[in-house]
Amino acid sequence: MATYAKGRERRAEILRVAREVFATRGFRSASLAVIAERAGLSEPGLLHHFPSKDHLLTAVLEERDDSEIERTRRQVEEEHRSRAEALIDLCRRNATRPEMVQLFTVLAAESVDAAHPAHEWFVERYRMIRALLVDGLEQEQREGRLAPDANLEQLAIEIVAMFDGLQLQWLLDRERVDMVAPFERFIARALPGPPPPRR
Amino acid sequence: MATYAKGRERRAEILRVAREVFATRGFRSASLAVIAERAGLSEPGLLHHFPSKDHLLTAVLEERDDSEIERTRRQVEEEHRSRAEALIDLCRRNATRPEMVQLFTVLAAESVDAAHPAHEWFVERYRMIRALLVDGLEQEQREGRLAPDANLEQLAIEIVAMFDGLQLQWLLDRERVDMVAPFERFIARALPGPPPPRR
DNA sequence: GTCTATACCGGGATAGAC
DNA sequence: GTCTATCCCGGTATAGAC
Repeated sequence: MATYAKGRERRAEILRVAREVFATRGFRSASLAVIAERAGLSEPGLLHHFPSKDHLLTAVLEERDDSEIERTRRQVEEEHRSRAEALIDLCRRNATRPEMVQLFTVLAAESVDAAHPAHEWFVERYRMIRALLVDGLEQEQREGRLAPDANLEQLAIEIVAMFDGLQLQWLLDRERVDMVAPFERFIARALPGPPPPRR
Repeated sequence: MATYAKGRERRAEILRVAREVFATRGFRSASLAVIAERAGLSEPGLLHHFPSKDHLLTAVLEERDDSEIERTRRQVEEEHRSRAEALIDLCRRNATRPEMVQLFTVLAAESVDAAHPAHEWFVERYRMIRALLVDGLEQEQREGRLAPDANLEQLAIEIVAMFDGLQLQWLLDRERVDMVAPFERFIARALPGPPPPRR
């Protein structure tokens, strides 16, 4: 029992460190030696918990905050916040977690290579996010806040693009680039606010 | 003379291959062995032309198409095309050169790490591009096509973000994601067209 | 200008003791 | 569950011959 609890803590600690290291170095040039050392155990010790580097990557990706997506969904469906506000809120939250933003920015770009172990994962993740957005936008359309002939698929692509693109510039130059204000402006232009014009 | 010409061709060929390999693997996990082999010479042969991997990266970055930026500038200043059209043209051209897009997308994200050999280069490159855009937008403002109180710095950040973000999604999923049409729509909303409303 | 040979490091992963 | 020891690969870079 005590051993099991200890194992779980270890695992969690390894994942925490792996996130850090993958975020700074990307997956391929990250090393198990560094992760093991920072997690306070040996390399074979690490590989006892995650049998290979690929397994470790998978665990990091799987574990990681699709709780954020869930949170956003909840804000809209249960707390009745507008979709625009929920998106801006997500952006604002990301501005407080540069490490997580970096993890996904770096891994997503690295995974553009079809041979990357997370390639399929990212392709699917983006499809999923765009599909979620399209669903939300359809709802906006039904409620009269978007033109009936708006190209929702294209709009979803744009929203995701703005989100990612701002994150990259922000990561590279946090002193000069704010991502929240530009994203707010973009959303204000792309998604009309909560009062439905009705007619 | 013949030797010199041969040397230049070699160099060019090495750079061409290095671009390819850096684009797929990023800088850090790219290997000189692969580059040398594809360029048809040995590893020390390669290092005769570029004394280290870092030198090779520098050469790839320096050589690379800021001729594109120059081209865009020329379109606006000499061929009198609108800034909106010139940006869209650049996007359209990139859609025909996925490898070059991938090179910059992958390296830019990898260089977010302050310890990356190209970190400063990318930070400066983005500052330069935003400054160029702000200059152009000021001109648009003076010509009455942008509101006098528009936040040009923010708008420049947004344009760059959309550009990069679309490229990432497009690289990951070219079959489903078109980057030109969304960029056109975005620019149409962000930058009013050539006819200056005058009043 | 290009090669072979080599030095040397660091990578991921496994065997097997404790 | 964690370790030491070890394997074997591949990395960058250099020395020195041709």
